[in-house]
Amino acid sequence: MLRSHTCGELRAEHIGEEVTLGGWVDTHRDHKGVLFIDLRDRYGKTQVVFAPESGQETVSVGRALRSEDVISVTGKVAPRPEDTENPDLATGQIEVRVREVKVLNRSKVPPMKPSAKEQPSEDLRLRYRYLDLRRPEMQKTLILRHRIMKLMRDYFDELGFIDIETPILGRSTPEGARDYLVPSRVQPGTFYALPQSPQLYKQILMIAGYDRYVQIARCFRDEDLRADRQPEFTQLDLEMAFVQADDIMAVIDGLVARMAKQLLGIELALPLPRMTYDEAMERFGHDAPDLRFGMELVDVSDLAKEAEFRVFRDTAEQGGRVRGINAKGAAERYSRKGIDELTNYVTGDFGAKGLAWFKVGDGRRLASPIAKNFSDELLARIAERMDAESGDLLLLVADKWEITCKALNGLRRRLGAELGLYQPGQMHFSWVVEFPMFEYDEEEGGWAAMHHPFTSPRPQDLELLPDQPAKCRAQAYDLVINGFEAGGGTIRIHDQKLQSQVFQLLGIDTETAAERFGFLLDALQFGAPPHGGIALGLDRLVMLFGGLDNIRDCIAFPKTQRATDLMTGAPGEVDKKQLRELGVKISKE
RNA sequence: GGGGCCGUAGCUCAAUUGGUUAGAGUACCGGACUGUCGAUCCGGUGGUUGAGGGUUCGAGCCCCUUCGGCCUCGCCA
Repeated sequence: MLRSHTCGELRAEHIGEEVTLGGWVDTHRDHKGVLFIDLRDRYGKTQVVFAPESGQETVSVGRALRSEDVISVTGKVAPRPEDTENPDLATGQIEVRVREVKVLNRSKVPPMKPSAKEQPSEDLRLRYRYLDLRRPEMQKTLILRHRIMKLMRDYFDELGFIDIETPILGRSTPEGARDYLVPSRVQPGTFYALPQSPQLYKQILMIAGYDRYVQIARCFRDEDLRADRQPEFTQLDLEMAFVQADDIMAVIDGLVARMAKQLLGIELALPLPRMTYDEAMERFGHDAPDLRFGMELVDVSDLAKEAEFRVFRDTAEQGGRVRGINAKGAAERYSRKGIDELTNYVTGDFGAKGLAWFKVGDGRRLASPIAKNFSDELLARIAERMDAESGDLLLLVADKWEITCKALNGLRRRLGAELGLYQPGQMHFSWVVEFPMFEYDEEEGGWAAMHHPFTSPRPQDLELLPDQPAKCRAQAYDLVINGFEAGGGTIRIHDQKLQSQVFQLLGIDTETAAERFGFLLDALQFGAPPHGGIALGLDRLVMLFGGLDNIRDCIAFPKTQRATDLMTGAPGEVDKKQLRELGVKISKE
């Protein structure tokens, strides 16, 4: 070992010992006669002191040290002189009096300093990721990530789960996200697909009798990125046989409770609250509602029918909805200009036709440019329905149901943040259950699986399947944390006939089904037990438990929004020879 | 594919309505200093204002194109 201790562990009890530390030069404070250097590693910082007794040569070496040089120092641990202890430093009681210094490696002048107060721009951080990762915040997050993974592995091991790896090179399956493809050299003209999830493999494992499977699995989806979405991400993936939806949720309840307790010191009441999909959409306009605050959607469609205001009346009469939210006490907060911005937001981002608003005055009087189109009596009933009080701001959207959901969910989230309706460290965990089996795909003109095509309908909805697929509910459950979908799972179809029936409904003909996942259909005929599972987004969990607002900060080497790696330059061009071997030609367009 | 914000010294930022030689802090270089801890004090170097084009007597600022980063809609079983 080139060191005897780390830079975070020396205390008063070590006084008198001769130690050797290795680390990076964090700061240097040169007082001519005496020179201080804070030596840093991932465990902490220790002040090392160069003084005349260190020897002239040693001092001159020390004097030339600069930020991020890598050195080792050997010397005695000494108490700091009275009144020079540093209470902000874990090692602040002591210092190391340098006897010998070795410069192990010089650093160029770094474009960013790990201990700097201001965080550098993100592109710089990504380009020099090795410097960025030296920052304590990043270390804290990666350590949290490690702790979460360790906790998960321990938890599932205790429950008898077996960790089994599944292939990264698989085959492309229809539906779902766009695949990342890998050309085969041995089989020219064919491609592997990187897994969007280990879905099929884990079902096969159930059929194979490994009734409790778990894996921390890398997944790939070639879709556009977001603050909470990377093309390459990690899932805690699990599957169980001989279970029902409640059993899966109970297992995850236990995991989440342990995480909340050990990582946040929060005692969660179990089971976690559940809400149906229909209820979530009606009350919040979204299938992953942020339940840290209220401000629920209120339906006034019936009242709108009585209004002279054409936008409201026509929408309501033509089967649309008029719904709104009450931003309590926010009337003062939003000027006409501020409301214009909110209007642009709902029209621009969600395609709403407009945003109606009322400011609530004394005596529940509703004031708005459109107020004259309503009778006083009707305004009073709207105020009553929306629980309006003086100082409130009522925001309403009249549109197709889907638009009112999207627009009001967007508004609700935005206002929740802007009005500070939740505390920074506040956490809310819940389940959303009973998702629809299918949703209608306008583009393709057919039914699409809402979750995935292996999802089992609820037993009581089986008879709806052929004729009323829209009403058919799935045995599906999503874990929702602070308005994020933290994970989702389903009970699977374990009957080949039912699976074929669902494929048919989805417009996957027998031939395609046989070609793409015939192996699953085959396997289902060799003794498939009832089974189901779930996958949690690990990166998102780290983000949520770490109180971070983007997923890149939870990943050591993330991609930019354009799916590039600024450090390595990936993706990059390859040699013509490589392409030839793969039988791949780049088209000029 | 659409909408929005941003790009000025190594870094973080400023620069009046389009107007003189583009500034500050920090880093870096040099000097002073024996108890600092974001050390301090003095001095200095450092700029194709992302790139290209245009408008103008004059562009960091206005227009167009382009590159890059971020947010977002679509997309994400």
